[in-house]
Amino acid sequence: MAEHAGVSVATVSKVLNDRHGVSAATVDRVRAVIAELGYESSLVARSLRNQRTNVIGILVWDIEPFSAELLKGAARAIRGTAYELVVYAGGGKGSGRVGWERRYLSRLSGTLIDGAVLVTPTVLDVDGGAPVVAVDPHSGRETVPTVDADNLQGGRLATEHLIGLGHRRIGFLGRPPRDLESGPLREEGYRSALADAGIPADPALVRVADYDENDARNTVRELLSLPDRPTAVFAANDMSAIATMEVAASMGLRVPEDLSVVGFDNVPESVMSEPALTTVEQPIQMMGRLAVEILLEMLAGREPAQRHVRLPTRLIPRASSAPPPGR
Amino acid sequence: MAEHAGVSVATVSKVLNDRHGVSAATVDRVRAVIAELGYESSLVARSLRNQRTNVIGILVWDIEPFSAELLKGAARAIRGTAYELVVYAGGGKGSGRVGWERRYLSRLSGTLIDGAVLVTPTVLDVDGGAPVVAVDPHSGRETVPTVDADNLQGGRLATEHLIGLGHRRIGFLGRPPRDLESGPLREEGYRSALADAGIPADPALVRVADYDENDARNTVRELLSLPDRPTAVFAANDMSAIATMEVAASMGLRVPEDLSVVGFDNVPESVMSEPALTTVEQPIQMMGRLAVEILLEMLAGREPAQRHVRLPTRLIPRASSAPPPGR
DNA sequence: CTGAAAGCGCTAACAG
DNA sequence: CTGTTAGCGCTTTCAG
Repeated sequence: MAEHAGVSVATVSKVLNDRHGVSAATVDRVRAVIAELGYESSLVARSLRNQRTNVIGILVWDIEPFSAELLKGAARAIRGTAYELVVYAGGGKGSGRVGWERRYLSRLSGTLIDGAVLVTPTVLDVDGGAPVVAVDPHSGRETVPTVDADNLQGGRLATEHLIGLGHRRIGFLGRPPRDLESGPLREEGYRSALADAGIPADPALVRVADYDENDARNTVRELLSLPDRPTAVFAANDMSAIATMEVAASMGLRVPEDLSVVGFDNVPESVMSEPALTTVEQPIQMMGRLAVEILLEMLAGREPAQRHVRLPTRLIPRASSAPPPGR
Repeated sequence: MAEHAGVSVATVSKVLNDRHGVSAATVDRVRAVIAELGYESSLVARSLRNQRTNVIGILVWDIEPFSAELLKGAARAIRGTAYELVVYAGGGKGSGRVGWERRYLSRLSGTLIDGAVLVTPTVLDVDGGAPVVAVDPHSGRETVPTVDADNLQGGRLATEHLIGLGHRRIGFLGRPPRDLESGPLREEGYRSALADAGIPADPALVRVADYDENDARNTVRELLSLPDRPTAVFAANDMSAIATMEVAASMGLRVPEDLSVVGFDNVPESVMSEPALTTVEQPIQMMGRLAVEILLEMLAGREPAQRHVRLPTRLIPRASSAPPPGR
């Protein structure tokens, strides 16, 4: 910012921050120059000096469909507030992935951001001064406020839907338990719904595949090749769900006449590739929105109403589920 | 960063930046402390001191479906590079909307980011030192490299599709011309396709509505209430398209038996609300990806292969378009 | 009412 | 090999 207005930096700073003690004439002159040059003070330098920046950080490992969806909700929550949004996607340039949230936070907090939303963090023992909210944390809830989807209820929802249609042999496709907390919870929902309906769980119908297209397809093929194959499948993540639809088609099984399928979306885009798929949907945007709202509460020095929000999922019935053959 | 390791800040800095002139023992000790604390140097302080930050900024007015989609493409382009991504959504806290890109740039460039992608900027006379690429600029291309969708070709595509099905009375729903450059271009595509097919353009069939749900619906109702009403409508933005589907249904018109509809998506989500809609689709992710790739070229000191990229749109045929009644 | 000077966390140049 | 020092752009005392 050159001294186009013929005053000192200090004076400009005062004008920018609406400090009193500057003559009206000077204010006008400086304002004019500012407007003309489209100038704004460097966020970086300012935040190095000041405590507050009025900027909220959303820290993500990467921007993919899930986090992008979440960002929309976060942006909505911030509209009408005095805060600005900075999304930081480090993409793991530094060391490995584990503990990324702590490194990113260390990189941004104290300066640049007043608080942060951590999206799908691996660990939660963050302590750095700034307020933090975690969305969909891998490991359980700790002291940090969290927002997540009710995966247990979601698993139950999918399974009850199929049971309600008359299915009794219902397959389950999950992920290896190490991955996230959400996988086992969906399976537990499946099991508890079966139990409630008095249907014994058949271990042969419960399968696990890695997050890999081929692996998912092979697993589905095995499941559907069983002598007493299931009449319905609850595919508890989008990759499994898509694989199920494809493999069923390739095996000449009609959906839903021969096989009903219910998916569980991590990603809203799944609808585009499989518009017919009945799915359990997570309120991803709402998760982002709530996370920011909680963070704003904390920044305002208030205790948030809830420290751990668990949002219900919703079942969207589409063409891929119907009563079993012979009903 | 406390001096847990019992050395000076300078030494830590050297270790962090892999500078030579530090004993192996010291390096190890410092590294251990860094790893333990999950420390990373403050992006802010570092970027204030250094010229390069290895961070690319994506400057958006707000995060909504269009920009969120674009971010996915940008994130993909950045994977595997040494750059990190910062998305800045100012949301217009400062002054009004016009010229926001210049203010944001002034706020971030020079410090924090090495270069920026401006998403849907209003003006382009940005000059600030850092390299900049504009995506979908409102006003025409200037010196700044740009990436946009070929709205002219898209408008033609939609219209040719309907003509090919046998329609001759094709309505057009657009926006007031002031808004963006893209609106008039879609209309021009519509007109030129009609002209090429030797169909005279009927001014009564060309309507304009603001970006407002009610206004859009009223306009559609007028159009469909015409004595000699169109057998097809090209709704050149998502709001018009959705309004057309709804109003047609409310008027007892079956789509596509009585009326064919083709939309033009600004937003991939439209599919979810109207899965049956035939649409012209913009390659939004690709736009984000290319913008970042061009920026990376510039940052590497190379002249990008193309300074103005215009990507073709694609027609996705769905159930809402069919030959006109009586064919 | 205005300007000069210190210091935010960091890195580069230099001295020890 | 290590520590000390200056200064990045800004805001905030504190003198003029």
